[in-house]
Amino acid sequence: MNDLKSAKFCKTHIYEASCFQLLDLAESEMVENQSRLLTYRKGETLIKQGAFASSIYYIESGLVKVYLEGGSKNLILNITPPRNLLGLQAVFEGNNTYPYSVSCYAETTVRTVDIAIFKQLIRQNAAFANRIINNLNESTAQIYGRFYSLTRKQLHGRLADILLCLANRIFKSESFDLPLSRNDLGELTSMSTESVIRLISEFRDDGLIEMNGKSIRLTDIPRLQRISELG
Amino acid sequence: MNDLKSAKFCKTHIYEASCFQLLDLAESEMVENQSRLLTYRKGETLIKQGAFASSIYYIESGLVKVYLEGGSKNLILNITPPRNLLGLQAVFEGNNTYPYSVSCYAETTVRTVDIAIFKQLIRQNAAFANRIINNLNESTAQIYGRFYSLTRKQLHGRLADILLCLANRIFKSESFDLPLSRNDLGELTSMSTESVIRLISEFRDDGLIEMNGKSIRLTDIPRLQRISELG
DNA sequence: ATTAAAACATGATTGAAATCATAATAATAT
DNA sequence: ATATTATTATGATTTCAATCATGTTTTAAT
Repeated sequence: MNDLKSAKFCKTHIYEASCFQLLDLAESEMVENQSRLLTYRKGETLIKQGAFASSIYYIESGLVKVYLEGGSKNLILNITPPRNLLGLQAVFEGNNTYPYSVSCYAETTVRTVDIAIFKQLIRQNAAFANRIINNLNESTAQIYGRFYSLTRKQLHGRLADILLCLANRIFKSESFDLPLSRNDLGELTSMSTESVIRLISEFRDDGLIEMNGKSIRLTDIPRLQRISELG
Repeated sequence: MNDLKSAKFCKTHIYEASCFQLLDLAESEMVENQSRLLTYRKGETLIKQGAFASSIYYIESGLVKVYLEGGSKNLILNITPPRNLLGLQAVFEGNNTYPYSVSCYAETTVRTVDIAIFKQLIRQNAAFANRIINNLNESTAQIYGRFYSLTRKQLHGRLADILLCLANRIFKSESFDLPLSRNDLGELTSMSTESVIRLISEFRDDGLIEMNGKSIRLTDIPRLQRISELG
């Protein structure tokens, strides 16, 4: 892992996940020494629910889904774009297993950090731990929103929610190329593929969105927001 | 707050929330000085979603529900028994509002701790922060389970889940006096009151539970677990 | 004790959305 | 270039569970 100590490494994203900026020199070096850069191909599994948690992941590029596995259908907890950490919820005394699975929608590069190191940093560096708490609470707040959307809204509201989420949180633009199939969108909104297709047509006919192929543009965000709020 | 410094206070529950044991003398005193003991009557609201977060709550006795408020219906995130902390998810840089509401099913006594003090402790005491991370991740894991139950299981599975949760997590006994109405159970399982009534009768007829008045006994836990797993 | 209001109960009806069935396109592999 | 598979599409049917309607019992209030 020589490249990690090179000048080049200093420019990589890992230091942009704000928590790493709070480490002193020795701590940074510890992280660097137990860090690996990995690339996963579309569809590959990064984290397997129930597996012993060995690493925290920092997404450098790509797009992943975090989901709960269960009997028949998965439940997607959220989609996570680059510059975010994965696996924090496994930082736990005792039972050190990942509480969810993570796989990627598109080729994804991550930097892994040894979870033992990570835990040590939390135990010895209060500022670092504080940042992790912030991070955890931010992602929890997001899950709450999704929990509400999926349990209390019906199809229209749920589709509006996911479209707004993709625009605001993931792609940070009202038009974007969707790397997701209708089937993926169905999984994401907890509805059948057929319902997604029907609703997207409806939204398009109503002038809420434009679509050609994989490219989407939200043309009436205020109305989408109203639909989201009405459920 | 003289009573807080008395010998009596030293025996109260606050030190039993393991994180407080990690404080040194000065820190403990800081907590004690900014702590209040409050009693809420059945149905009262302890924490209001969206309000500025002023305190962390430690439940000494009673039973509360933590829920998201929304347009029409609330979404219960979990029920929390005594010896747990409430409001941790509001420990956040910047936007310091509670992300959920909390009200109580029965008379509830809580000890409040000033949130500014709490944050300071997190920033200065890594062991304390570490414990908080544990606590957050534990409650997140629980929410995940509920999220899955409510979005992927149908009525039978959801009712089995909540009965098992009450027995295992809340009352720690297979028979207990339920302080919840059928309406409350409906809110908790995301189903209509009528469905709760119908299903409870069905479970009783099938020999899964016994009920007289408010007292419930789970008579066939293995089968309830199978129902929970099947959905 | 009597009334009012919750809570519990059961059957009938309705509704939202999944599933099923069947095609048409588009993408990928051979 | 052709076959195979995945994706998109649309209509018909079914299902689960909510809502509605109505009645009974229990609890709380005057």
